[in-house]
Amino acid sequence: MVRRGLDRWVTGRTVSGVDVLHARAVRRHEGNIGVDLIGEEIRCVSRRGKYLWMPLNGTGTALVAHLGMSGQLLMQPEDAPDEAHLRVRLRFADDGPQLRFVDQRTFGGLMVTPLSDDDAGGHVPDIVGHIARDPLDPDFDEQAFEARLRARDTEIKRALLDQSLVSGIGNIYADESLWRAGLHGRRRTGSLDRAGVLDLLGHIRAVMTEALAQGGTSFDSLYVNVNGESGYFDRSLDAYGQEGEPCSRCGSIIVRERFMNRSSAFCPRCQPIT
DNA sequence: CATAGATCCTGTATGC
DNA sequence: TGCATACAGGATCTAT
Repeated sequence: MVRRGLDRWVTGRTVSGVDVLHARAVRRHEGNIGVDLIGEEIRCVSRRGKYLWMPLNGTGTALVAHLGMSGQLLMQPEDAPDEAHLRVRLRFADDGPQLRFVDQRTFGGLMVTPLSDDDAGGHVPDIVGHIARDPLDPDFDEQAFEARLRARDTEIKRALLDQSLVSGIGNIYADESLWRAGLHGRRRTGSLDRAGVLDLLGHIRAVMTEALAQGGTSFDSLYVNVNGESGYFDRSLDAYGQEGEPCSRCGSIIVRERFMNRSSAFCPRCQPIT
């Protein structure tokens, strides 16, 4: 949705100025990002996982944006006041609306990197090459996912959060999907059979689809709060953030534990560890 | 190479 | 009231 909204606004426009208001908002970038952007025309807008990128006409490079958890790309008129956490501003030669990268926590950032061929014959930025497709992507390879997941020797939740295996699943979606599947996040990947993985994948897709349908992160919504909360999370959470509450399936009290430096919520009865 | 754990960052919530 | 601390999390970085 962010991608589509942006596509409509920036494709075909030529960058004429770049203001970097926060140095850390430009990542993995040598030199001045403005040098790489000014004078270049944006050809389109693409996406994979939480990365968005805009190929620059004829350069073999792209402007890449990672939104982190609080990042936003906004189109704003020239005279709109700076946002509190405005990090980078792109001006265009037509003096039309500016593209603004706004990010409270600066977990996200912008960069310009070369484009390389990917497995499907498309072009992706070098730093996006290792990011797997998300389960709703038409090119998502279900068989490969199932095989790679089961081949790993680690915990299921850790695998779900690994972007090189599958993208689009954050801590919240992971907890919700695992609850629905009746799997504990610390279950070993190797203990799942093929059907178990496909069942889990079905729940992941359902959670993502429902979240999207209820708003997700829309280009038009000015603000998604720092917990990533939107209407979806207020109504439909069964595990995440529900510690101390009864499980909506069996009534047992939802438990929370630390995992990978973040919290994991699960039902001790519905999601046995073995 | 694969896996595990630490780390980045700042607004908000909680405790004393 | 005010200060200190904990917490939130996507992805990378470092260590094993």
